[in-house]
Amino acid sequence: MAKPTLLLIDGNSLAFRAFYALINQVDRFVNHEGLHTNALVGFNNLIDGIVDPFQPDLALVAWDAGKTTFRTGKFDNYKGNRDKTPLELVEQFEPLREMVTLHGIKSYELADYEADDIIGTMARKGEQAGYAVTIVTGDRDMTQLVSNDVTVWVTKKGISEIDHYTPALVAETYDGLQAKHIIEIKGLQGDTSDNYPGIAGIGPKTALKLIKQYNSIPEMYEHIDEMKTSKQKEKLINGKEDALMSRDLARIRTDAPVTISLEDLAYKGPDYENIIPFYQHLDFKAQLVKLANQGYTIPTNNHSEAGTFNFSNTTLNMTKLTNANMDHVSQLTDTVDFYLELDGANYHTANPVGFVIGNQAKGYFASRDIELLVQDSPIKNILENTNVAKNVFNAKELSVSLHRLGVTLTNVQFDLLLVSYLLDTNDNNDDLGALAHDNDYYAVQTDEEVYGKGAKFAIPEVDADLFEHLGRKAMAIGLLAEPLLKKLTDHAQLDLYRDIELPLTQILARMEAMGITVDAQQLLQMDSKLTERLSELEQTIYQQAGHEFNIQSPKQLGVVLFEDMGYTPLKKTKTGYSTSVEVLEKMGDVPIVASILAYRQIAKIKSTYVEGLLRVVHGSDSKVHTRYLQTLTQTGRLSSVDPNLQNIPVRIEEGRQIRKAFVPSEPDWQILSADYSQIELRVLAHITGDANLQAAFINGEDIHAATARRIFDVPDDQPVDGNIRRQAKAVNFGIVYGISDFGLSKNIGVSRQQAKTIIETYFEQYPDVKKWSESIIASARENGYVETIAHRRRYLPDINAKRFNARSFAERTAMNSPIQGSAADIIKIAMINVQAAIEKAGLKANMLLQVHDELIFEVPTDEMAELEQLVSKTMDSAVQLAVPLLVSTHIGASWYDAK
DNA sequence: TGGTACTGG
DNA sequence: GTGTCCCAGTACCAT
Repeated sequence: MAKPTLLLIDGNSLAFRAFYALINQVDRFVNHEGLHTNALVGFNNLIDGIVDPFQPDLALVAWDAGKTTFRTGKFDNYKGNRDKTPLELVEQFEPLREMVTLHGIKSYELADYEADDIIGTMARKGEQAGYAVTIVTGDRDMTQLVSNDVTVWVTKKGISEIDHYTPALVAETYDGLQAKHIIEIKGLQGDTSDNYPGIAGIGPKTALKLIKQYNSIPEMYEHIDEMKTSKQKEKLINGKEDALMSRDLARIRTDAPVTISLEDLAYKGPDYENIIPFYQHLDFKAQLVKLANQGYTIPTNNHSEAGTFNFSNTTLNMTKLTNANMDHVSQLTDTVDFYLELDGANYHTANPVGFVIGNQAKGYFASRDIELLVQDSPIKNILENTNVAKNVFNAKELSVSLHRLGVTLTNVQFDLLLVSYLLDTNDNNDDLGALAHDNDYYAVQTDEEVYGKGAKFAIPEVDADLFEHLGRKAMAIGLLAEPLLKKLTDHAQLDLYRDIELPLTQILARMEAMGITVDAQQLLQMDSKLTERLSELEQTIYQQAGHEFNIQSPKQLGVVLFEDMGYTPLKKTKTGYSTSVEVLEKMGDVPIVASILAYRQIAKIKSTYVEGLLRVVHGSDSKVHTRYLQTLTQTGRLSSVDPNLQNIPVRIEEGRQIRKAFVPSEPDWQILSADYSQIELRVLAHITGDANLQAAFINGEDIHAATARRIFDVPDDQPVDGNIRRQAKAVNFGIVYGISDFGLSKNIGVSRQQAKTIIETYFEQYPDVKKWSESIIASARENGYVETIAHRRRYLPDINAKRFNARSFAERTAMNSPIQGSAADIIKIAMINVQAAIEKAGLKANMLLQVHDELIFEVPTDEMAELEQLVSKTMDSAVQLAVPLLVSTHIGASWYDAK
């Protein structure tokens, strides 16, 4: 019969290993209370990976009791060179012990002894009692305990791989020696990490040779007189005391005065009732999903505000949809949950691969057959029926995808993606499963878990597998609708959702599907000109450098400039010399620098804007169809991808030419651009209530000049110098960003002291701006979040952080987000009103693009006068602020000409 | 995949 | 005495 098993785990060494294995991501593993969890995650995985399959009879996790042990009594500097344990790890030790207990494993520590000695002692006891003993540790010195009945598992490469040390592997590793010899080797060579000396000048090789010859340190000294006179003999004689002490320090005790016996170590298995709340406290989503999939009920979190809802009935009632059971679907007349799966992220080009429709009451129906949607089918009727409310995930993606299938989505009541984002902009993950987990619902997996990622991405071939996942997604959407909408109401965000974000979804879907026409010929012409220009610059640079190199490699460029050519490096980055514009411009009038800066600008225009844009023009309609990400930014702005049409060059003429390629889709149409003038500063004037700032806008003054007059004390009867105005402009923007004197001085090239004075003067001149800055930070500290005029919320968990850096950043964010976010609110409202006005007036013009404070339209020439009026009026009356909103419009044959 | 460079508001 | 101005996306190199 097989021996009973005893598992001994070295808590401290594995906690350290787990912590440092994920040290790069330490700030990504933080629970909702700010507790770091990287070591907990790693340790938990280790326990799962070892204890679950092992199912030992007895198990123990041993911990170090404190800093001082009998070893420090023998040698003051024992482990004396260790850095202080990081606080991020220290805070995890208590929950680590709790976690061990919840896994049904005994946790034990003993004053004056290290975890090693507890393990050594219990290993011997177990061995004598007839157990097969396994030790798990991150410390290879533990292999000294190996015997026929004791195996030592040592983690390597972080904690992902484990070596299993048996007597045979010890012999292999130590060139034929046995476990008992390890302390002899350590005694001679010492240990830098535990900081004991060994004998100076004796390394691993010599130590091994000596122990092979003499068996142990004491035996070696018995024969020391027989050694030939040599440097080495001298070292051994002089180091005798150190060697014996080091040997003693290295020796793991097997007779520590432990107060536990083997009977105390019975392995009980996980305490599911209590480990679930523990995982919830740590935000261990993946563990909770695993348990939910095993059939355990995950109760609603007590740190969640969704606490009124019970997810306990999460049984999926799924049927494969066929023409035969289609009549069941027709009975879905109230509210339906609908989900359409695509095989890629870009929904302008991705293919639908399956869908599911249903609800909790009537069950769910799924199919791969997209024809069932398109035909004159009941499903199409439901999706288009304005009386049936739809619960979905990502209404914009769904609208565009259905539009491609000839289906018009109506009456979306709940969009899980959008609502999650509005509730907490940090939940900007676009995976349904992950978002459900964030909202304490675990009966659904992430796409990555089901489909894989990258090259391994694959839709399951088995119907049951795909339909299960789709059904669980639809059910998650349906079950989360009520609690999350309630939460929106509690946050006073229902208006933001119903009146702004949800209607905007449809408008963005329309803009994206419409696309903007790109004149490929125009771009191709630019491409050949830029190629030529680039090759000239390249030759010039090679001549100036004296040899060829890769100009686009910051690393090679750094060597050329600061080593080969001998210029003085002004700044370093993590990876080497900085070659940023800022640095290069400071180098003065150096010919190669001018060439490099020009090269980089041209290369950017060519690769990103000419060739990049050409790559994404659709062959079918010669248009680009961007995707606006409505649920990504922390402030409420949109972002634009594939391609990004919000950063098309404008500041430099060569880049600005790109805009000539953006043209109307019809002959005799024109481009209209309409932009808000200084919207953020107007928002600042409004929300701070500062009378001086408001007066400047109400009187229609040039705001930067007005600020210049105030901070540089320019009399009314004198003109404002251009340079002064430029500095004032930087101050105006800086204030919005929460500037420091350091930042301003760098920006406008004055001394730090001067910058400080300028900022102080600004605050004297606009006193309510200062008051507001202070009060918004105070309010963020109290509430944990800041808000825009439309109640868009941004949480600032770091606002009370101890780390200066993190806290300062949160403070600047507290000032900037309400301003940038309110400006985003305003243009979103304007977009909705403009689109409604266009439809009401029966105009053919199309709204095509949004660039934060600017809207771009294509317009039949004969509608232009009317549209220009309409847009201008609608935009400036989008909201009523304490200052007027000013809109400027421009018309042209292309986006370039609309300036 | 992360860092550095460029682009925009 | 900390590092020190907000919000974004894409291309390229080096690992």
